[in-house]
Amino acid sequence: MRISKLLGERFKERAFEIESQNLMTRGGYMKQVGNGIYSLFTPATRIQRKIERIIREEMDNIGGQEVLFPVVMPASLWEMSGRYNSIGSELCRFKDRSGADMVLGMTHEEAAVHLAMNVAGTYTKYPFMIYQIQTKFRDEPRARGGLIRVREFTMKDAYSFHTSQEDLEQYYEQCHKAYQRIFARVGLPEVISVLSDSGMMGGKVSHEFMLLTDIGEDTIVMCSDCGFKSNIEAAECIVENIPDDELLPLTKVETFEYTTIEEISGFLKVPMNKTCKAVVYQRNDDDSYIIVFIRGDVEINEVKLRNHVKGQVHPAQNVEMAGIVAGTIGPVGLKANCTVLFDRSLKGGTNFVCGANEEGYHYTGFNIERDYGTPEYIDLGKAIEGGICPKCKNKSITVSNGIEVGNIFQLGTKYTESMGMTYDSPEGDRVNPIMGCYGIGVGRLIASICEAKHDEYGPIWPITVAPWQVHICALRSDTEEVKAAAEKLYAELQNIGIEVLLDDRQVSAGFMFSDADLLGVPIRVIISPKTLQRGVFELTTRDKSIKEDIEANSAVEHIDNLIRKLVADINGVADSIK
RNA sequence: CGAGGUGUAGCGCAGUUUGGUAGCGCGUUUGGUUCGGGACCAAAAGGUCGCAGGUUCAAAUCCUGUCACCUCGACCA
Repeated sequence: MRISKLLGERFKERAFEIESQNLMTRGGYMKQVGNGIYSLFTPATRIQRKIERIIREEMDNIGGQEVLFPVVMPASLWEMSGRYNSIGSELCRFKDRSGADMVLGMTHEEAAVHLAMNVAGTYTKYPFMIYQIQTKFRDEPRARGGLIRVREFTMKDAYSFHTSQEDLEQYYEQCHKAYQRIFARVGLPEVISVLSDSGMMGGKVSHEFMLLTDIGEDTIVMCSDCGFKSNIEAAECIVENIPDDELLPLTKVETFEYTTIEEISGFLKVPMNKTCKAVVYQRNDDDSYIIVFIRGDVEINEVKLRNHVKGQVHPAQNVEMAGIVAGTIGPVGLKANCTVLFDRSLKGGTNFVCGANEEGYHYTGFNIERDYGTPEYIDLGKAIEGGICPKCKNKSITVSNGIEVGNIFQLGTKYTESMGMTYDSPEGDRVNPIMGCYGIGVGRLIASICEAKHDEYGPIWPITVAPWQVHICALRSDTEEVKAAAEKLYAELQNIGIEVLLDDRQVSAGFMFSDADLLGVPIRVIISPKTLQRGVFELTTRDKSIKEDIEANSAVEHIDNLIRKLVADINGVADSIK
């Protein structure tokens, strides 16, 4: 490819907060079409194609069969699984010309079961895995961050079908390893897998693959002692309460206009972990109220709350209507008609400060068993920094941010049962197959690589995914010698299958180098009147680890060897995965 | 869905308060000089001012409606 013909404008100005979005916009990789909807230019599609190729190889390697599901599906298919009604407005619904309800695919469990159900009716077909790489549309309420969180995106999704839980678990492990290999091969061996909540997908065991970075929208809990890792949504919250020797009497104190835990804690000079706060939610279906009492320094994990009350909830709007005094809610003397839950973070604690259900007053010396009774303690909190690890029980929990680039689920029979998919077992019974499903966000992975591998000038694409392998900068290509040498090298490299980008424009050196930095090609060859005088080309790598002169007449061989070495370095990491 | 903001040339913006010839920078085109980290000189092209309606002799500017995008929140495999 010649840059003089390459579409996509590169420019200097910073445009966004998130660096991958910034660099990929500045580098002419993509162009926004609408909110959370992008077109990709050639540099991006070339990266995407390479990532897809790696994914295909690894999926095929664990027995996958590539298929293709439709983007548009009739609503009736989604009614079979019950998700047409259970999923909110992120599922894009519309009518076709005959008035039939249709949906845009946001995930393809229904399509996978539909595809397999009439062609896998006997146990001899099992196990099998089908996968596709295709466009998904999720009408996210708020897209942001360039390709990290979009509404339309390319995803690899795979679905496996099994005749026993043991077989699913064994395949799940294989897929886990294939995922690690994929991330290593695209240059992100640092991606980790964490336990996750399975949410709307159903099923029990699931993992998410996370790239740890401050801009990540997911929160990850890790144990620095035993290696326990989990999405905070799925992590048990265990905190320590050291009881005081003496139980203080329950005493009402005036707290004036102070209502938040920070204010009360500061005013009464009590640490946050000696306070009991109330958080009010409402159920989405009937607007009934739920009050959760939780230790002041612990946040509510809404995923756990939803799971506990078996329904959608949202933070309460008009608390006064329920007979609650906002800001001074406490368990003692609470006269509200609503569900009251106690988080486990309060268990074993003594002498808490809590609201007195009266404007301007709180209690000190609140002891739950003595002053309220013994509630059922439920785990509804978010794990906190320094909390207790659910696995090794040490106080070594750390909290970080991460981008979810992939996930794997043990689905069970949720879809095969609801959609009536069965196979004949050796005993002649009709049985629902057990499913697993496995996703990777391809576009998000591109942005994640950029996020993890860049400097102040642009992306540093790993050679396995780089849009081109070699970038030739022909400085002063108005001189015949430079032009001839650059064209010769360009042709010779392409003749042996190397992907080359040739900057054949007559622009200043600085302009060329800046564009080259933004395009992030791993190997750069500079040809100029100066280098030609010495019979050499200058070779540098985008990561700045190599800067050397190479003999012009052996340049092709030299470059070919370097590419092989760079590829081998990355694949070596993937091959070392056990 | 809630709060705030912005729509004017390919990109970034001024002009709107107080209605009266459509502006600036970058980029683009042409010619020339330069040229190893975003060069310089000269000339030129390029806009139904988001859209619809209204007020007015006259609307980018005032009024009404509407759409899109951005930020924060809610939400989210």
